[in-house]
Amino acid sequence: MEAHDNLLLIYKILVSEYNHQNWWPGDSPFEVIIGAILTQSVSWTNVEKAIKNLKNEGILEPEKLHKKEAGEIASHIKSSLYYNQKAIKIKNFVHFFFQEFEGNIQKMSEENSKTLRKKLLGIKGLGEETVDSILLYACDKPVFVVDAYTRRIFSRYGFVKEDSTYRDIQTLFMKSLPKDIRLYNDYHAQIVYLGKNICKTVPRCTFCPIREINDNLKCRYYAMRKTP
DNA sequence: ACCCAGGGCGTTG
DNA sequence: CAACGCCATGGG
Repeated sequence: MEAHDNLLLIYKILVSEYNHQNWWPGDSPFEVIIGAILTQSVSWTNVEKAIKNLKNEGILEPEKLHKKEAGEIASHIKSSLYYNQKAIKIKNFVHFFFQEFEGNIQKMSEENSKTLRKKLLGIKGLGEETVDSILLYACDKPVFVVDAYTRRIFSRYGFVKEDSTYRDIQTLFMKSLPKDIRLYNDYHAQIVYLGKNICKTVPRCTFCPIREINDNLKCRYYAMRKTP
């Protein structure tokens, strides 16, 4: 009911606490895409090493990766966990990238957001979160990214159920927030920061241990609190 | 010596 | 469609 106001309020509090995260800077949109694939279920520090290796090899470019065997790519991204699978995923994406858009990010970004999402989801190895990350952070599409932290944190506040689908959660955020790429971009960054650095240390906390959020919301959502 | 990271797929029941 | 196994490094 009040998600409409509160989701924006929470964001404002997060910004005032932590400032903007300037997320996923990456030297290029293509690098952002590779990062999005590599970061599946692994910490970003592991990914950074893999990206650095690819750069040092001089193969963090569409054409280069297109030519390399998956096996060789894998040997440079070992730190990213599941490296054999991820090498294949990268190959799958790059193949699609040339097939569909001649390896041109600009061309890909001109595609209609909805159809592009559908196409990207057709690539084996790219699921909803990875695809939406690509859409938002590499193609500047106004798409809200949902991840495990989003579900965990906001189900504890009672905004969503723990077993809500990805789309349910995404729709709630996108209906409640102004359609603003910068906002979507930074909100997801704030959530990840929060999840990694704060909620992680209190794994089963019901409320996020930021006082101001609790002060503003606790009274309203206390009744909906789930007892662990 | 554990445990779990910013997932996704294939296989069951 | 849920639940679960699989993938297989590095930091705490």
